[in-house]
Amino acid sequence: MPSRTPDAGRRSETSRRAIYAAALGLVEETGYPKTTIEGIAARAGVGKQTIYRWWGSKADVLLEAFLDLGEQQAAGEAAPGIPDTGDLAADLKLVLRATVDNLLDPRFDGPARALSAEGLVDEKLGRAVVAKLLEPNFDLYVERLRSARDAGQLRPDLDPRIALELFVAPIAQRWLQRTAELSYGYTDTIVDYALHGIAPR
Amino acid sequence: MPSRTPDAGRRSETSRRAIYAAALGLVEETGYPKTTIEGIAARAGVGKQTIYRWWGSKADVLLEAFLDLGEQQAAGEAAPGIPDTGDLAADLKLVLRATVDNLLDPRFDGPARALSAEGLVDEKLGRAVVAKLLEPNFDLYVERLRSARDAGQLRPDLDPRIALELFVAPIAQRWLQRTAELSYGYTDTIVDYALHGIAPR
Amino acid sequence: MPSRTPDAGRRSETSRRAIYAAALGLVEETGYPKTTIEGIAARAGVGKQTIYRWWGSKADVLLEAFLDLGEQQAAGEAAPGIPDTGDLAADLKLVLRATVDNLLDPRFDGPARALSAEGLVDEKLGRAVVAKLLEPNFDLYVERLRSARDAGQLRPDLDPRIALELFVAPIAQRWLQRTAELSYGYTDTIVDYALHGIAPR
Amino acid sequence: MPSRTPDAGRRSETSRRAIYAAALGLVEETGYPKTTIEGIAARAGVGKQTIYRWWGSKADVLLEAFLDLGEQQAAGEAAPGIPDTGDLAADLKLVLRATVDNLLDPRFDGPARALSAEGLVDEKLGRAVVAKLLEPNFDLYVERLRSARDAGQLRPDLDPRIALELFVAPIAQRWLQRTAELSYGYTDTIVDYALHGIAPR
DNA sequence: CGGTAAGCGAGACGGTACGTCATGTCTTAAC
DNA sequence: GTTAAGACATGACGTACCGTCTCGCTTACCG
Repeated sequence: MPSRTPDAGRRSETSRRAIYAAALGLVEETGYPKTTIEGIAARAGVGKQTIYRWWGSKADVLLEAFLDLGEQQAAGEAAPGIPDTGDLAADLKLVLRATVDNLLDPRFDGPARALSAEGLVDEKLGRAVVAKLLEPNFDLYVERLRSARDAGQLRPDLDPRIALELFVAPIAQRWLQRTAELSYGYTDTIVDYALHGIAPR
Repeated sequence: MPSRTPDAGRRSETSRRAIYAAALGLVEETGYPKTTIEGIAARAGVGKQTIYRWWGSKADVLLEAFLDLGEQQAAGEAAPGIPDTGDLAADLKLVLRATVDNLLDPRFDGPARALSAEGLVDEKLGRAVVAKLLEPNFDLYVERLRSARDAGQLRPDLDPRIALELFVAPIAQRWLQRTAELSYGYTDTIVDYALHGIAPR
Repeated sequence: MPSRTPDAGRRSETSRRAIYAAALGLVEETGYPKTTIEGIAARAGVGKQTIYRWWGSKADVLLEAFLDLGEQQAAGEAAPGIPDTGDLAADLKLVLRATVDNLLDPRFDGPARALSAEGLVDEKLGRAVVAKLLEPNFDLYVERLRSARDAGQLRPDLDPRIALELFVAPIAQRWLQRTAELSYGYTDTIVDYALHGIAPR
Repeated sequence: MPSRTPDAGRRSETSRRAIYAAALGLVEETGYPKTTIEGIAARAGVGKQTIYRWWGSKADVLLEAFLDLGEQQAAGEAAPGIPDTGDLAADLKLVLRATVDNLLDPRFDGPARALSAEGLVDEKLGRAVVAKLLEPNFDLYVERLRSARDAGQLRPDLDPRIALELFVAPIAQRWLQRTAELSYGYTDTIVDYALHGIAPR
């Protein structure tokens, strides 16, 4: 009975961390397409089999490495929610400006872009990326919008899950597809348009 | 400047068309990652060198093939603009419903998704994809929105280039990243929210 | 010195033998120029890299395969020296007749001719061919001639290394360059001329 | 009626000479294997088809070019025969020393070696090389040896066609196969051994 | 506490595709 | 009608990675 699942208890923590570091480093330095499993293994000082034993693909490795990186950074930070000062417009503008800063940081841009790209074409990976990277953020927006709606600051019949896309999708598109420049002025305008509509009042 | 440029006058039209057909066929049947230049050449009955002579990469081939396909289809069709019945909301809902239909057509989805994915990671290709696939469409929205604005149906200070993203980006995100289902109800809602804002009136 | 040398201990004996067989078979069936490394790999059921890992060129492979073939055949045979019955002329005639038989055997002719040809033009290979195919045979002649000289049957000042060429080179030339037919009568004549000179006695 | 043979009358003399020069130059500079028909055409400023129209292979071109070179040099030189001073040994030593000089001249060595190599493996070419390069020389030896025999300086029953190989083949082998160094002392010894035999007198 | 089975680094293996090069055929325009 | 030019289908080149495998080794765990 050839067991298909390796024994996670015996797994080498050192190797795992080295693989994460190697994967992130290579993607940042040489780009995702030129990053190879052989290259990761070599840089991590690890046998190829150790990677194949624990991950299914190059993208899997990178996704985990990237998530780990996120946890690492999030460790010593403030509460993860969207601030609620009562002024929805101001809160959204603040958060979106921070998002822009994040998106333009090459440490984030490289892996996130690569994972997104791979996810477009590989459905399974795409769903994982969405579930682990996007959904948690979306949930924060939903929560904040729902609270604003309940405070009477938004249409009472509003669907927050849809509404959040008005803020998030335009920015994501400019970032991912490079359709135009990202700037604070731009994100502020988006908040304004989305909140009050583009029709005359 | 001893350019390596081949003589386009001598180019074989037959081969070019065969390569387009092979590329589109293979992407549809086996997916983009499994589509190889060798495979395209073989199916097109063409030497590999003929591909390398005229294109720089697999993605380049597919982009041209896809554009050619678009022109082919557009040949016998109506005017390409967004309708202008005077009712902006209705016009937008109509167009966006048609867009959804288009996005869900596997003949379109396969290549367009693959090109988008590659473009995320390959900046040069990405810019080409945006310029040739997205911009022309964006221009139509700009035109329609500007006309509505001039007719007093939109804020007089509106920036149409930004405004169009409220309609287009959410749909693009749902399609590309599979963040949620695309439906007519959804696009109608987007038009509603974007036109009149999510705040109470 | 980070040599690229692979680990010979891990080498696959099976593959090596399959490659030898494929190389010899293809050369015999299709000729050396039409024999390709890809073809050898395919027939041997082996990856190309396995050939490139261990050999530097098609000719290298064939040389080793041919040497291996020689060892295989020599395994169950008599002593490899030139017979010494005391009658030098007879001994030489016998050996040279056997050599002619060997040269005309297509199993030998194909590879040996190909290696010789490649060796003419590729100096490194040429030296290897001479060292591994010719020199060992030459040494046998040197030994036999020296013994005859010490027995007073040859000039006391004779240089055996030069003398052997009188027997060997004419035959080699007829075989390799096809300058004329090889026959027992011919080799007998060569022995006669070389031993006693072409001048009247 | 597609004529198979091109009209030699219209042939471009300029191109032919340019091709000869290019072929010889490339073989000398880069070696025969790296010399390509495309390379010859490019250096000669000639279309590939012009080469394919008049020659059957790279080796054919080189053979003709090399023969042409020989004729060029032979134009302003002395009678081509082997001298006949009455002293056969001296005459042969002289000629063989000159032969050695010739063989070691890189202008000769390059093409001659390449043609010989190709001829070993390509029988048709080999026969042409022998007929055009070797036979004419052999004939000179036959003539000289026959004259010496008729003058009583050689065995009356001697076969000159065989005898000449005692002089020529050893030198050819040392040159082509690099089995040992060529020197005047060596050729003198060969003449001595061949004339008087290696047995004691 | 000594035996054994797992994970591990290493890397050879059969494959597939890469991008390049040369082959020999063909077409075009210029002379 | 030959020529220079060069596009074309073909096919081998040598390289890079893929994912699988086998080798000793070290390192727990268990009997």
